[in-house]
Amino acid sequence: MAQKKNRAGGAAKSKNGIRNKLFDFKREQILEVAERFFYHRGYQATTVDAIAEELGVTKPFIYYHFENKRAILLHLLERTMSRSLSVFEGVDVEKGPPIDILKELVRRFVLAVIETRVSTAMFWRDEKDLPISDKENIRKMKRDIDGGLARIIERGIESGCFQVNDTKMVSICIAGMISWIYTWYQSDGRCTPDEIATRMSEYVLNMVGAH
Amino acid sequence: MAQKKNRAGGAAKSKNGIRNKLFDFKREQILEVAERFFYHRGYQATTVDAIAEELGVTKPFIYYHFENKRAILLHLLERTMSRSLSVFEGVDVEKGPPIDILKELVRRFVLAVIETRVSTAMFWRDEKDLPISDKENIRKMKRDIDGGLARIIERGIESGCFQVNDTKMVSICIAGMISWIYTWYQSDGRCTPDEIATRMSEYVLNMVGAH
DNA sequence: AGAAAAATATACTATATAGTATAATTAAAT
DNA sequence: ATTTAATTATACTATATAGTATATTTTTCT
Repeated sequence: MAQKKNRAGGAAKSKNGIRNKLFDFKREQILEVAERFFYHRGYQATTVDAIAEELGVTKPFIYYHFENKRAILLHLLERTMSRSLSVFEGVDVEKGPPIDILKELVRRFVLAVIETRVSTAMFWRDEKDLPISDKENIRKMKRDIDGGLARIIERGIESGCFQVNDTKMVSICIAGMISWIYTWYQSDGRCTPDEIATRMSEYVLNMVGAH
Repeated sequence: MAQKKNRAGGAAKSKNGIRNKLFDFKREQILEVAERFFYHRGYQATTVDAIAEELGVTKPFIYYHFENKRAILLHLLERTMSRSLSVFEGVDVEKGPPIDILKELVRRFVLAVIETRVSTAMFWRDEKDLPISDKENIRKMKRDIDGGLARIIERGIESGCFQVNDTKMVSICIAGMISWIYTWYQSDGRCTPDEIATRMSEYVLNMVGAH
């Protein structure tokens, strides 16, 4: 009946606190190295052996902590997903002055993209290596963001403070311009994340003809 | 002395017109299939055997026409590169009314991205599989485009018809929003390339505070 | 301390696939 | 027609690497 020989599947359960914390810690270490390697070399080009070597362990160590290579990628991307989804947390696009809401959404979105840029890059590059369900999940999230932007822009138009054609397209443009950050942002660059967020908010308000 | 056994390197030379045309035609056929496959499955995941099978030939047929797998990718991307560089052809950013020039540049850039979206997607995904020199080439092209946009926007600010902070960042944002098209454009979508170009021109002019 | 369980390593398998040596075929040239 | 060169296929090599069976070490529990 093919007993499981590793703990890869099981996340830390209630008892054995120290053990499980150690286990989780090791998983984190693996994820940290994997993220670096996947980002710089790409998923396919990163061998499990290379990750193990960087950690000073051997391959079965990895397979004891993760079911397989793909599971590592999945964990990384799921983390990002939930972070990005948090952009709308506590913001109600149906209420409040459209200008302020849009400004706040852009701001949060920019900061989220910068925070998760490594995973974002991995997603757009290594999407093909994901199971369909996960691809769908992530794409749905993108649509949610586009939709949220579109809704607030519509409200702005109705209330007369925005003036722009084709809310759907303008939303996609805004989302694109922000997502694009992952291709050029560098932590040692000219601007801080906060400055970038501020600038982009201005640009977006210009774009929708805010006044 | 390891004689070359295939014609992979040599493009069609002067004489033997029919032969060379046939040779080039077959190369085109290979490129066409490779582009489809690289785009849908990714470069790494596409096997040379699969390309051969789709064409109803065998692997050595491919290797007779191309040095190796990477050379196929290179050919596809080089084509795109030169197409994208043509965006600035016949447009002098130093002369003429900034509004018209910017509108025209955005328009051309949008159409170029749509035309070359397949290769563009491949580039951002399979960049890692390119030799450094080619990566540099393509990135230089991107910088040229950003630079051209920045220049015309600066002129617009000087002459008082644009009003916006940080020309460099606004240029990158514009380029990003346009480049992003490759992630969502579908030939059977709601808008024609021309409509998209028109809309985006408006958005960009709004963004830089044109009046 | 000694037994049992958990964690890690050694050494292997299995497979996929880029690339090639060589043979067979087709077309061109004399 | 026969020879030569160009083209394509058959059948192979070489290698990389995901994943695993098994042994060894370390930790935990009594």
